[in-house]
Amino acid sequence: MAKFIKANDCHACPYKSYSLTKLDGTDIDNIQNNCLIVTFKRGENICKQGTEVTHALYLAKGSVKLFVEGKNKNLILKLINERKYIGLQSLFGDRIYNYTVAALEDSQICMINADIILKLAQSNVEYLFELTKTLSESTNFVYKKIVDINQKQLRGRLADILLYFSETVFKNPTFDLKLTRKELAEYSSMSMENTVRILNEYKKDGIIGIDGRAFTILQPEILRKISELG
Amino acid sequence: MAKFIKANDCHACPYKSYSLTKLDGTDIDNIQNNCLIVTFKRGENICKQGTEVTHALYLAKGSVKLFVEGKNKNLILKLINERKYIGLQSLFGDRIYNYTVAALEDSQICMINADIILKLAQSNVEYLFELTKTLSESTNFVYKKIVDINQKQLRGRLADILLYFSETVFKNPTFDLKLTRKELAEYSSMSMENTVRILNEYKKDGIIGIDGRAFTILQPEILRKISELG
DNA sequence: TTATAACATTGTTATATATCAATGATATAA
DNA sequence: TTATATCATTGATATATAACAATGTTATAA
Repeated sequence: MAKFIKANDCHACPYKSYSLTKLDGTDIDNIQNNCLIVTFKRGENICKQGTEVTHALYLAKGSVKLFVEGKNKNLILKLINERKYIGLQSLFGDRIYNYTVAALEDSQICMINADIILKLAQSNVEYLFELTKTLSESTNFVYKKIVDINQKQLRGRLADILLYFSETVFKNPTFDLKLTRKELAEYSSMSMENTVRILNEYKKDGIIGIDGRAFTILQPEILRKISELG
Repeated sequence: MAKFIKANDCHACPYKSYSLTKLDGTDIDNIQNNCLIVTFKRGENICKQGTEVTHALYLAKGSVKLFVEGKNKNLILKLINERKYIGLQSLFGDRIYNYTVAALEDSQICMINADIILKLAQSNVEYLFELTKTLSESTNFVYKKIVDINQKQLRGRLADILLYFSETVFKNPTFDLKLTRKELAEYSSMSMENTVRILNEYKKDGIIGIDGRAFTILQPEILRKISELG
């Protein structure tokens, strides 16, 4: 696995979580003393489905995919960007990961002893409240996702996802996806071949531009119409 | 809508939440003074997708379905039984329901002013911690569900669901489902016709017994095998 | 008691989508 | 530079599933 270093200045860390503002100095010291900063290369697993939760995972820098490993295919449930906690529901829940998280690019994860974080959360209501809000938002996201996947067919689904990337994630009509076609397929719950096919359909129709993994949304209104039609 | 009464003795309520044990007497009084007990008949909506969260919803008695209303079809994400909170993620999250909850049988809901509950949660870490654990478990459940739906095909899905009802929900090989065939289909994310077809396939093969909405699992091992095959 | 609606069942047909297969393009290592 | 693997593309085929249609069954209300 990857290199790790001990955290040495969480107070001044430019990547620190907003939730830390709810903690006082000694609590942050406590985190710092129980935190390893681990660097993962693209493709490396950060946590593995079926294993026990021993640490809270905070993505300081980089981006990761959270996916469920099925028998034949994987399903990517969400992409997580920097300055976000990963998998709080497993920390507060049954303490077993029911998904795998892997780096999409070189990423830095702060691994904080799970018991320490739980104890902290139980002694600081403002901090716990922040974590709970985060967890709630993440749950709401997955609720929306499960529906997208089950209510629309391929073209609508892919249209939605392209709009989501451009408007919500990158906030730019042009964006550089860190996903292979296969990963994009796993995110859309469709076959890789159909993903490619439909992307190129959209390209041929002038709805999007594609250059490798860089996409440009040329006609968002058309995508929105496709999304609405299902 | 349904009849409601004011809560008058939360302390001694036989349906009270475990999380209330974390609150002291005056806090419970506070809940009691801001709680309406509303009775819903089967089919009535308890909260509606797209509307604002004004109350925390606690299912004291009965059972409900939580589902997302799509364009053509609904998707039931989970069934909730008595003595459970409903939709904590909306309370702590963006305060908009992105699903509808409806009663499956006559049910009693405690509706507690949202701001009161949030204030209470923010002043009592043990209570908040219980709610967060509940929320986490519920999130984990939906994670599993999204995968079940997307990784298996009809027969495996339905096998899983029958096993889930008998082993996890009712803890009995015989159980009386409160779902119509259409609702069971919406829970399995498949068409009503195929639901009926496959159920009757299983019946003809002696794997299950069916009498209206009462089911008996006769050969769980076969169901498990079907589930594994996909 | 009959009429009406909701629910359940079964067969048929259409189609969206996965799967299979082959080939091309690009990056990586030897 | 060539070899090798990963990734992307395109076409052809098979099939799981939804959608349609018709009818039977049960509950509910008038």
